[in-house]
Amino acid sequence: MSGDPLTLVARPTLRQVAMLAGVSVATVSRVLNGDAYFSEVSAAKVRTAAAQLGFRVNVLARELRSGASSTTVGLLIGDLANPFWSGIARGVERELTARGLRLFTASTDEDPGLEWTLTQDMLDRRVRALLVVPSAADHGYLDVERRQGLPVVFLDRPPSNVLGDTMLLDNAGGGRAAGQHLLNGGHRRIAMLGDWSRYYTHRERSAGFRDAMERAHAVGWQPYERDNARDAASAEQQVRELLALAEPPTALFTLNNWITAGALRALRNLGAERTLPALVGFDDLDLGDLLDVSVIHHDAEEMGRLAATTALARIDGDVGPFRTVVVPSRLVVRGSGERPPV
Amino acid sequence: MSGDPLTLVARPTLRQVAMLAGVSVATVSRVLNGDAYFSEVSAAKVRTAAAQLGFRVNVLARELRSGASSTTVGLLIGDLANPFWSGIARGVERELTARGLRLFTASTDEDPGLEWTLTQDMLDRRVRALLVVPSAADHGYLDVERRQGLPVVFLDRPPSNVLGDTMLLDNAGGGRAAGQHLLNGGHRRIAMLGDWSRYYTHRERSAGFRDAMERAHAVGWQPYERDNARDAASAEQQVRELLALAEPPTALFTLNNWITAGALRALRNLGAERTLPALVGFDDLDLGDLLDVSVIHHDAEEMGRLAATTALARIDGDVGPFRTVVVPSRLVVRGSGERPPV
DNA sequence: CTGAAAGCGCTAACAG
DNA sequence: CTGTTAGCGCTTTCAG
Repeated sequence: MSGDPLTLVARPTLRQVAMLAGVSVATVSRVLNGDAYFSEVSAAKVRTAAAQLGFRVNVLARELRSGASSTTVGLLIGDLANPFWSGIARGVERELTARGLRLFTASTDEDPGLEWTLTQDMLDRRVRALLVVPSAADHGYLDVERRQGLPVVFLDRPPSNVLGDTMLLDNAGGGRAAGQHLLNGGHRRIAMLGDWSRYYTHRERSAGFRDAMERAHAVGWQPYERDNARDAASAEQQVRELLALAEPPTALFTLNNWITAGALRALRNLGAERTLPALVGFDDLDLGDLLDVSVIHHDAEEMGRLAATTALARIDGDVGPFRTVVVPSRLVVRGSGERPPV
Repeated sequence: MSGDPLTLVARPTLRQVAMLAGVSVATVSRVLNGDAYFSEVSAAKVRTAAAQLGFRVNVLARELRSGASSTTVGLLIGDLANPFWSGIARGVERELTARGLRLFTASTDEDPGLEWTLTQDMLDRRVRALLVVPSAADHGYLDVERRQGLPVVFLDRPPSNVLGDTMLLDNAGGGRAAGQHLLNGGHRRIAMLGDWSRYYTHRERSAGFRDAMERAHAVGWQPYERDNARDAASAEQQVRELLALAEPPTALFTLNNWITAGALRALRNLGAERTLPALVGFDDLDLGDLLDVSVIHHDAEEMGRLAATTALARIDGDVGPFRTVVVPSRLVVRGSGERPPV
């Protein structure tokens, strides 16, 4: 065990290793990087000296010299603590680590101003690629960077005012599947709860749902649309209000995981008193199986992996047209979505 | 909207800005950093030129020149996709961003070898501080770095063979609280499920639990100890076996969130057939309130914040003795832990 | 195979 | 107030 926090010692440099080994810095560099020719004799001397001094290269210096950019990648997501986004981060990380690239993660809180600031900071650090879940209204400023060779990949939502590689979920397909499933179950008074005025994903999901209704010539669901569920608490309140109607909906489609959570909270208090409405939620929940909640499931980590793969391809020189990859979503039946209408 | 992915243009440098503005690089640097004296005349010229070229400093070059280390911090956790660890990451990030420091995140998968590799990589990148959830058996190698001025903070578990700032949960206290609560509920045949052979946290939690039993002179719980629940599936299996005993336990204490999840899965299938055993789990669950599960709750994000704060204090020159901070844990009553013995 | 030397882009004395 | 000049630590020609 060791004690005192402080006995500052300067970090050894290549030059010091060279002196101790009695060779030039060039030789040290060659031996340590193993890329050029060198004799085993000097190699031994260098390795001994390096070990003795506890030498570690300074990657900053290396990357500066090598011109170009670094071996880091920046990821901007809404909030690292949200499982959807941390799933993305994990997927990205998996691909990157395998390639020796390191990941900067930053949460934007969905704030365009913060997103811009953080982006600039990453650019100043010369990230080798940038992965962004866009919140800003305009991403034109990234165009300059791309023109300078920076691969940019957008996740979860398409960017505004720019074209670029984009990884999306199958939002519309999921919404359609949810709508069809509830219709098949015999429901007509189906309430859809979301915040689709703001988000691309919600707009797509609700469009898919509406499409399912229209294809089936379903009527009766329109009065139950609610588009102001901005968090779990407000979603809970909205569901309460819906169920208090003279003719309440017999089914609910909630557009994301926190809205689903709010709806579940509203329903649990009704329990034995009355028949529960059916419920299908977009996004899976952490212990969804234990909650018997039917959902439109998708794989955030896979989306992260795809984004990273795409960025790597661009780094490797892929100059093909921009890709838009859609990650599939699918209905997972667990009970809540299969309750019959009253 | 813009199209073609590629029209490579080199990034402008300070020198180019200087030439365009008709001043020296020193002046450009001074203006852009706003730290030294300069005239408004040259400032205007510089700013115009910089804007025109779309100049952005190269932080790598800046930090190399300024000697010392960078403005990045490294965080090593088990798995970014696990809510406990991503919570820590989020807390760390919150403190750091406020100070203009950027965060490298990396998942070790609890693999000591990978932890070592990733650590070395971060050191080579000259992180300004290192935050680690240790998995390795020996962290002596970090001592060298600390001697060179690197603040290192350990989270969740104490390191081996070194002393250092350490942020821990109140594991023993939580285990004790869980034990007492179940005893107070009248239980005697209490099963404890964990993996405490491997992990510090589990050892502490079980020690706290045992302490509660001993203080109360409780007997009858010992036969129900199980220490091999390495994941949700094996925990589920263990609970099944326990409940199949001639004299099954009337209560369960599960030592972490996945073990709790496994236990819940085992219990749900018993439902109406028989009386359910009481259950208290260490770690909160994402929608714990909806699952009616009583838990020992704690705040991972707070632990991350504390770790970051400590690292920042060290960066700012705090040379006081190493700190060990214990983040409180508390019992949250939600129903599962209050079921009476059969 | 090896050394000398020229920078990567920037900051920080040091003279004006 | 401003320009000149040394490097930060490393890689990479270019000659030996």
